[in-house]
Amino acid sequence: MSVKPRTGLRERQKEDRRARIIAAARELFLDVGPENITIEAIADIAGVSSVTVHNYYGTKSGVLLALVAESDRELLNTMQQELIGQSKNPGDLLLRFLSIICAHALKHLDKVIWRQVIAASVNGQDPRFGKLYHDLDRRLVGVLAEEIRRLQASGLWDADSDPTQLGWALFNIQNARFVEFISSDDIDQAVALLRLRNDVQALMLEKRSLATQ
Amino acid sequence: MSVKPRTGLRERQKEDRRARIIAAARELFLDVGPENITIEAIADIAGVSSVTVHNYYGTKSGVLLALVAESDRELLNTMQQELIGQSKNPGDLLLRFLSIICAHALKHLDKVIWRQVIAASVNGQDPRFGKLYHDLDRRLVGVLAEEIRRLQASGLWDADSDPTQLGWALFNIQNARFVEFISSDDIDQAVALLRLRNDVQALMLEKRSLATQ
DNA sequence: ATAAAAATTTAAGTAGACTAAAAGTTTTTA
DNA sequence: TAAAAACTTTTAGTCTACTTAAATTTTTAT
Repeated sequence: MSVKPRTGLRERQKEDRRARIIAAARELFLDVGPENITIEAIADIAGVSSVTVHNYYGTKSGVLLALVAESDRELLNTMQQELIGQSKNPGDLLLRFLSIICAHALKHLDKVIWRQVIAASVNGQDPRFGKLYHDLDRRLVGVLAEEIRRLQASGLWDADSDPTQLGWALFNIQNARFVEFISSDDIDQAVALLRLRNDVQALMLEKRSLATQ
Repeated sequence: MSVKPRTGLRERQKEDRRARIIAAARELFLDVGPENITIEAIADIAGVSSVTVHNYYGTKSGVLLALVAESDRELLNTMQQELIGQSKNPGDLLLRFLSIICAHALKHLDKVIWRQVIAASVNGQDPRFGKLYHDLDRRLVGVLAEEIRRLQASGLWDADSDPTQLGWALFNIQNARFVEFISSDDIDQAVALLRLRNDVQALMLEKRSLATQ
């Protein structure tokens, strides 16, 4: 009598195929240019049939979605690791935030793919895309809000604004620059940060403590 | 001997076909749902062959681009008509701005199509898309900047920030809410405006004149 | 009026996403 | 170990964007 594993062979094989498919997709998405990627090619490298790719991920966007989802947890971690307790004001905070996001984005996928990701998140053919994106945003805003609370508690920022509300506003400001960064090959991280710094100055997100002093 | 018209018959016919094609596209985009629109169908209604549609507009996105470009001038006009001299502070200004944009957007195309437009503007398969979009943005920011200058001149806002810089920041904040509005069927204009109002409050874009008083 | 020029259309085809169903294989279960 | 269940693959096909080239029509110029 054989030992019955907690997860049957079947489950493990499926997990394996799933992993092989997204690994193959990542390989192609990184190597090959923009749209030379076919489901067929992914299937080949993964050692499965193209029908299987469709069965697993539904659409090409589905594969992309899986790719992005994979790196989400890591981003949250990095964010909490590198962002907490480092900033003197919301402007500062926001610049760090963008810098972390830009670095993280390029570490995993290249701009061409991120464009498709963002496009898909707006386009909403695959409803899961929108949801995934919104969930991630919410958690990121949560991190921002926490930091804002800390700034308020330390008297480094006035306590008038609701932290979550301000978190969303800040996130959106930053996200606009992130999308710019992704949308053009001419905008590197330094340029994106410079622009965000301009935003921060124009909105006076650095020197608001004056009013509280 | 016939009178030679300034624009030959040929030119006029081309203009005609162009117009018929985008009219057909608009009709389909408004009537039929999301992606039931084929180049073939557009061509049929326009009374040309599908190859001609491709020759004229290159891609399906190209047709979309033309559709959007058409309404750009009107938006600028409306903006200048309805925005100038109406606001008491940047927050106020921004809310009017978003309200005009939302109304204008739905007047011409429905959300499903705007999603594709925004997606295409990020995606950058058609480089003209990005350019058109950026140009429009710049002109819209110009309008905002003008108004900010006016507020500053009237002493309704502090003169510390560069108007153009602040214009971009404000535009981005507003645009984030516009994209939300477009991306979800559950978010109507009222909700979008409410969210923007929260942003405005969190960023204290309404009561800044205190510092100057 | 006729040749030349300029477009459009027709025809034929490629490519890739996505689907459906039959056939074949492997794991599971009893 | 044999039947059943669960998958994957093969096969065949649809749909639509997009391309290319030849055939055809229409405008223009002489």
